[in-house]
Parts: sequence; C-alpha cells; structure tokens
Amino acid sequence: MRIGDLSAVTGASARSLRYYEEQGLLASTRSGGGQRHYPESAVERVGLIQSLLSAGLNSATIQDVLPCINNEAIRTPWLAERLTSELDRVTRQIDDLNRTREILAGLVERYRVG
Amino acid sequence: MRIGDLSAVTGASARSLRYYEEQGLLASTRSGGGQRHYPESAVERVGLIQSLLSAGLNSATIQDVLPCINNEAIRTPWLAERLTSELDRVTRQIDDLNRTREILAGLVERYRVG
DNA sequence: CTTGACCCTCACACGGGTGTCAAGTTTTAG
DNA sequence: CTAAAACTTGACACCCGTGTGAGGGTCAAG
Repeated sequence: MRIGDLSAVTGASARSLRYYEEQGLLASTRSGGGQRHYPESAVERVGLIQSLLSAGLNSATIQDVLPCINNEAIRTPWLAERLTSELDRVTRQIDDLNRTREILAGLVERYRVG
Repeated sequence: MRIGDLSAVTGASARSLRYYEEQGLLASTRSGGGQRHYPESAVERVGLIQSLLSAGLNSATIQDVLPCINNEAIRTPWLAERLTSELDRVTRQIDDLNRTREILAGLVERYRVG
C-alpha cells in the first residue's frame, strides 16, 4: 500500500508516517520512482507506534523498544532495563491520572449536587 | 511564604509559580518592594495545578476548572460541560495508557521468559 | 551601611511530534 | 498523450510549560 492508504487506514498523517520512517520506527520499500510502499503489517506497527507515543515515550525510546516485538532480537541487558523503566513510568503516569480523575469526578459530582 | 519557600515545598520551580500566576491560576500578595507572598493554602493549590497539568489539561482549561474548587462559584452550564468533557478525556487517556502498559508488560515478560 | 541571599521583570530557547507550504516528480485515469 | 491526483524532499512554524540568563531591586543579618 502507498502512504495515502496507510494514512487513511491508521489515521496517522502522511507527515507523521514519514517522520516515523526518519526516526527508524517504520520501514518502507520504494517504487522505481521513489514512492513509498508498505506491507500490510505496517498498519499494526503504526498503531503500536501511536500507542507508545501517546503514552509519552519519545521516538528514540520507541526505537529501542520496538525491535523486540517482531524478531527475538537484541536482548541486551540495558534493553530489559529500558523496558522496565518505561513500564514503571507508564504505571506511575496511570496512577497520577487516576488521582486527577478522582479530582475531576469529585468536581463534576459536586457540581451536580451543589 | 515567599516564592522560594513555596517552590521548595511543592517542587515547582519559581519560574513555574510565576507562570501559574501569569495564567491566572495562582494568586499572590506583594510586599512593599514587590515580592510575592503566598498563604499556606497555596501549597495545596500548586499541587492541584500540577496534577491537572500532568493530566494534560492546559492552563486555560485549568483556569476554567479551578474556580469551582474553593468557592461555590460560577455554575455556568458550559463549565459543567467543560468539566465533564475533561473527565471523559482523562478517562480515555487512562484507558489508552492501560492498553499501552499491557503491551510493555508483555514485552518485559517475553523478555524474561524468551 | 554593607553584604549576600533572595527576588523582580523581560526575553530568548528548547523539545518533539505535527501542520503546512513550496517546488518538483511519479503514478494513474481518461 | 495529457491532466489530475498522489507522492517526493526540504524547510519553517506551532504549541506551551519550563529552563536560563541578564540587569537590577529587596530584605534580613552583621
């Protein structure tokens, strides 16, 4: 599929898809004229990238983390540490958000009642 | 308390405290020489501001939301809507993060086992 | 009064993913 | 073959909370 198709399917802009490639997160083959072509599997990969981005991981971190998804690659100890550290970060972030959600929910409730 | 004290207690930089004031989120009185003084209650308020900021609310939204915390003020219908909408957004964000956390946890697990 | 710590305002820079525009090339439909 | 649609690279702008530094004023202790 070409970039417009992948964009339509995933909801990521073409700009973002090119950026992901530039950051080494997403591969493409090129047609004779230089236009990008993606395999079907790119759809899932883009979804994954977007999930991780929206969780606050930056592209460098995602680049570290992504390789261990498709191949059984590169089991360096620092990668394990990196994964664990990001997992902790996300967990903490979720806890913070839950607390904030409580606050907002309390406000909404008070608004209804008061 | 002066800005340095409030900064030390809350962990927010003086720069941030001034910014919160500039955005109408945090009030201060001024000494004769123009230096800021905060009441004790500012500590809690700064914590709240930081929670909301880290939840992804921007300062304009927080400014809309904060008034209903201390006084029983300004019960406009659009504020109710605003609160509810932000609550929804945070809830969705938490759901997304939980999914991402699953992914990361799966990776860590696979790393351990594989 | 002096000194050093603290504070003031103003202004510029950053990160980093994304939007957007320009100028040119490729692909596809008619 | 031609025109339109889609794509290419490159560059610049945005957001917005925060860091940082300059140049100067305030405050409390000696």
